[in-house]
Amino acid sequence: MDDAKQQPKPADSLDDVFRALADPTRRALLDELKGGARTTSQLVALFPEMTRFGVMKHLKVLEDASLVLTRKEGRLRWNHLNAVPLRQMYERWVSQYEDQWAGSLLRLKDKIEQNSQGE
Amino acid sequence: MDDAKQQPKPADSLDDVFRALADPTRRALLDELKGGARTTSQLVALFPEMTRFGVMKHLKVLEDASLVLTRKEGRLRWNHLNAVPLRQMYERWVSQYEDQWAGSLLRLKDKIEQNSQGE
DNA sequence: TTCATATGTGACAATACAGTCACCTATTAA
DNA sequence: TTAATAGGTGACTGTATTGTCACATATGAA
Repeated sequence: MDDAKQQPKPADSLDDVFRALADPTRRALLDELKGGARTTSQLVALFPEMTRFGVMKHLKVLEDASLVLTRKEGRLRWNHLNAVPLRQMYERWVSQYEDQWAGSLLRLKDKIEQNSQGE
Repeated sequence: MDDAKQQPKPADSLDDVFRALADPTRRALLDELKGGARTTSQLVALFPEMTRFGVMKHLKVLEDASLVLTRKEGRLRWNHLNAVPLRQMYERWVSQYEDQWAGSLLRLKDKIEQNSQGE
C-alpha cells in the first residue's frame, strides 16, 4: 500500500567503503598505495592486464569512498591511501573491549605462522 | 594460447570476507549479531522485507567468510559474530604504527560529534 | 504417529557491476 | 604552435549477484 516497496537496498553510512573494498583489483590498488603515493600512470603500469580506463574507474570508486585521497601536481595526480574509513569500518562491529581479544588472537596467529620476528 | 586466460578475478585471501561485507543486508545482520547470538528464525523475523531464504542465503555467505560462527542446539541454529576476520581485514592496510593516528583521528571525530563523554 | 516449527536446498528472473571501446581535455617540452 | 604525455568521460556488453519460488528434511509437542 505504501509506495516505498521498491527500495532496493538499505545502504548504511559506510556503504561506499564496503562496496569499494569488495573488488580484488581495488584491494590490490590499496596494497600498492600502502607503500606510498603513486600517480595514476604508475598504477596503470602496474596492472597490465587491465586498460587504463579500468584502473581509473576503480580509482574513482576508491576516491568516492574516501579510501584514496588525491593531490594534483601539474599534470600528475598523486593517489594516497586513507586509513580512516578502514578504522571506522572495523570499529562498527568491534568495540574497544572486544578489540583486545581479537587483536590478541591475531597476534598469536601471526606468531605461530612466522615463528620468528626477524624482519 | 594458454587456457588460463579466462581467470576472472585475482581474489586474494580475504576475498570471502570482503564480498560478504559488500551487501548492506549482511552488514545489518552483523549489526544484530553484535548484540549477541541469534537463531536463524529470530533473524528472519527482524527482516520482514525479505524472505526466509534470502536471509539464510546471506547467513551462508557470512558463514563461508567466517564472519558468523554457528552452533546447533536441537532444531535451533545459533549464529555468533566472529570479529577475527574483521581485524585481519583492517590490519591488511594499517600497520600498528599507522593504527595510532587513524585511531586518534577517529576518537577526535567522535569527541567532536558527541561533544561529551557522559553516556 | 501426526502436526507444527526450524532449518536446508535447486532452479530461475531481475538487477548491478567489471571491464572495454572511442573520444576528449590539460599540461609540458621543443 | 605542434607534438607528446597524463588524465578524464559516456555508452555498451558479458558476467555475477540478489532475491524469489516451490519443495524437502529434522526436531519437539500432543
